[in-house]
Formats: sequence, structure tokens, C-alpha cells
Amino acid sequence: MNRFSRSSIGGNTGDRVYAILREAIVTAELEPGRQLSENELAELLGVSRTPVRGALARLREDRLVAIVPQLGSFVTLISRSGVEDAAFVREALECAAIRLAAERITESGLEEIQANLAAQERAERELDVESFDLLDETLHRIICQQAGHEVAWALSRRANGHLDRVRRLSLPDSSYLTEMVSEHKSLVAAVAEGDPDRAETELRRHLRMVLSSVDQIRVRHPEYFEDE
Amino acid sequence: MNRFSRSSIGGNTGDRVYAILREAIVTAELEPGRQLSENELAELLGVSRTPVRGALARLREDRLVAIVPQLGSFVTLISRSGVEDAAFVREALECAAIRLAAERITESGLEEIQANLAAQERAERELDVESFDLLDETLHRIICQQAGHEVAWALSRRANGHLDRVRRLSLPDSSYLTEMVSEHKSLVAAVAEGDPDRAETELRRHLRMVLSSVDQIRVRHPEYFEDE
DNA sequence: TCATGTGCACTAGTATACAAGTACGTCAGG
DNA sequence: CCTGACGTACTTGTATACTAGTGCACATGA
Repeated sequence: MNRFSRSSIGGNTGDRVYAILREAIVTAELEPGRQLSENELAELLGVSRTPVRGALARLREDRLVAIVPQLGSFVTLISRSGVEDAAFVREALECAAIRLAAERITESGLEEIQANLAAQERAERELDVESFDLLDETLHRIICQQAGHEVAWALSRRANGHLDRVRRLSLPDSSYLTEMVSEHKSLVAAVAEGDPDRAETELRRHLRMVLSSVDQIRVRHPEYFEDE
Repeated sequence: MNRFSRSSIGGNTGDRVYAILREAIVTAELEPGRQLSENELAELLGVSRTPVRGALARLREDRLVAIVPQLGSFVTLISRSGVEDAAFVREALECAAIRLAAERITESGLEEIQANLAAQERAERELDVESFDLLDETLHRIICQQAGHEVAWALSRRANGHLDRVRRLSLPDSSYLTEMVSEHKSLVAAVAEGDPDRAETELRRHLRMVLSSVDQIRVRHPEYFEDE
């Protein structure tokens, strides 16, 4: 226990504000293009402008918010290139990670993954999308952990703003959940068998699934998109 | 020209403070483990605490600074795992990018790269390490640009704090520059020939070179390192 | 001598006050 | 009716004041 180990507790007002705003943006409760007034948000959340400003600055790094000096802060519009960038980053990081995971996976790591998959099947049966999203995220985190580079997951998650929005905006039907679980099972199987090439292939296909729903959403919400 | 296009000008005090502090940390002018007082930095730079706080928050995301509430902010120590994480991220992103670049490179892109290489050789002859570092960075950026995902370079650069420090701490001799230029030439050649596999292999080897100097630096500056 | 408590000087977190800049409506004049 | 200048109401950027928590030194008592 040194003085650095306490450095990321995350119980501050600023962290809370960041989490709330990020969730609101990703679920499009704060829709793309919307103006965010620091004053308004501060009042709404019952805090001062300072933590709000900090949260907006972090969201800017996530590319979820654009801050124009002396003019305003805005939820970024969805753009094809933005989504493709996020997909690229996620693919690069997680594919590299899953290769390592397939080589290094431990017994307890596999057990953890199996438990996660079981819970995913439960969530699928009960159509509990919220739980499923959480389990999905956890699965990817475990894989990065097992690869020895959890940082890959953290970065992947952060670069992921546009992807998350697209995913959350597309109304997931039951076939979506079924498909996802099935893909998760295949790629976990490849990891369990210690086959990096197949694991990478499966993951790549899995990650590209989200991309396909972009156009579908653009049709439904053209006002959320940047014309390019 | 819409209202989003003005969002990243970067002429603010906060951005300036961030750039200054990052440079100071990367060059170890602010050495690993050193405590950074917001008040002290603010006074030193002739600004208030507000922009300093913002800069420190960003540096925390870069893992160059650890902020401990009610205790202080510190330049992070160098750790093997931190360096390996950074190397992993950079490898994953830039290798994925160079594969695309090898497939998509344009005529003008190649010309730009050749000009960069020529400048590198000049810098090598004149032992102008500072210019060389800049050209090195630019080369990697151009490659990511040509891949259509400049975001990869931006992320790679940010995740790169620990690597940069290690690189800047190791006194580069002329053989180092010679080696680097030679490696750059090989990987550019692979890109020019449109050979993604070879380009990736060359880049991977190139990026791992930095890693080898970690132990050398640890011997010289054990106090900069985290005991693990 | 050693252990313990207490105060002080420091820290970051937050709230507020002020400065600088932008957009837009309004009103006067051609 | 159209055009242009001005004022107002907003925005973010920065500086400062205040709050709460930490560690450390020093005094005090056993």
C-alpha cells in the first residue's frame, strides 16, 4: 500500500457527474446535437459548474462532447467515420488481446468466463437487455485481463462512445441477443482450445456486427447524424 | 464550416499548461515520483489553479500523473507493466493501421513519406535528435493517416507516456539513430510494395526496440521505478 | 524513553465571482 | 421592405474563496 494505490477510487462528485452524463449521452437521453449548458447541467445535478466542466472535458476526450469556446458544449453527432474509427480501435486492441488470452488463459479465468456465459444465457432467456449489456462488457474485460493488458479494455471502452450509442439506439430484439450469445460462445471456445487465429477471426466478425446497424439507425434518426 | 469545426483549436491556457507539463514530465525534468503541487505549478506558470487542475486531470488519463485526493499529485513512477501496456497498445493500433496503409497507400502519401525519410537521414547525419524525434512521430502519424484512421495515432501517442519517457531518458547515441532510420526504411519499403504482412512484422520489431532500453534505464535511475 | 494525542500546514475538491467572446433579436434609417 | 448597427442574454475560460481531509511534527504524559 503506497500513496499511489489510492489514486483511482472514483467516489468524487466529478466522477459521478461524468458517469451520469456519459450514460445519458450513450442512451441518447441527451440526444446527438443537443446543446449542453454547464449552468443548466450544474443546476440539474445539484452541483456547481466545476465538476460539470471536468466531466465535459473528459467526455470531449471520449469524443462524445464537442466544446466550442464562448459558444457552447454539444453532444457530438454520430458520423460514419467516427463509428468506423471506434470499431477500428476496438478491433485492433481486442483482437491483439484475445490472441494473447488464447495463449495464456488460466483455469480460473476460463471458469470465470463460463460463469459469465451462463449468466448471458439467463439474460437472453429473460430478455434482460440491461443485464446482458453489462455481462457483454464484462466478458470483453475478462478476456483483456487474461491477456495481461486490462488497459486494452479500458481504452477500447473509452474509444467506444459512438459504438455504444449506435448499439443502444438500435432496438435489440430477441434474435440480436441470441446471435450475440452464440458468437460469444464460439469465440470463447476458440480461446479455451488455445487457438489464437480462430479466436481472432471470431472476435473480428463479432465486433463487426454492431457496424451493420448504423445505416438502420440513420434511417430512423437522420437528425442524429453528421452529413459527410 | 459548422459549429463543431471550431471545437479543437487548442489555444487556451489549459492546453498550453497541459503541453508544458507533459513535455516536462516526458523529459523527466519533472522526474518520476515527484510531487506536483497545484499551487506551486500555478504560480510557476503564472496562471491560476483552474487550468493547472485541468491539465493534471488530462495527464492522469495519460497515466503520467497520479492524483491522490487531499494528499497530492505525483508524477507516476515508471513500471514494467506500464511500459508493456503502452507497448501493447501501440503495437496493436499501429500494426492494424500499417496493414491498411500497405493496402491503401496513395501516390502522394508515399511522396510525403519519402520526404520524411530524407529529412530523417539529414537529422541522423547532423545528430539532431530533437528533429529526429519529431520526424519519427510524424512518420507514424502519416502511416495512420494513410490507413484512414488517424485516431489510431492520437491514441497511440497518448497511451505512450511511459514509452516516451523511457525513450527520452535513454541517451541516444548515433548508432541508435542509424538503427531507427534503417528500420523506418524497411517498413516503408514494405508499405510501398503493398505487403501488409511484412509491413506489420517490420513495425512490430521496430516498436519492440524501445522496450529493450527499459532495464538499462532502471539501472541508471532505480529511483524512477516502481518496485513490483 | 516511548507512546499517544493534538495542532498546524499542506493537499485536492468544490463553489462562486469575474472576464471575454458569440449569436441573435431589435430597432433605427435608408 | 430591406439593411445594418447596437444591445442583451447567453456561452465557456479563468481566477479566487472556501471546505474537508491528510500527514507530520511537536509537545505531553506514562
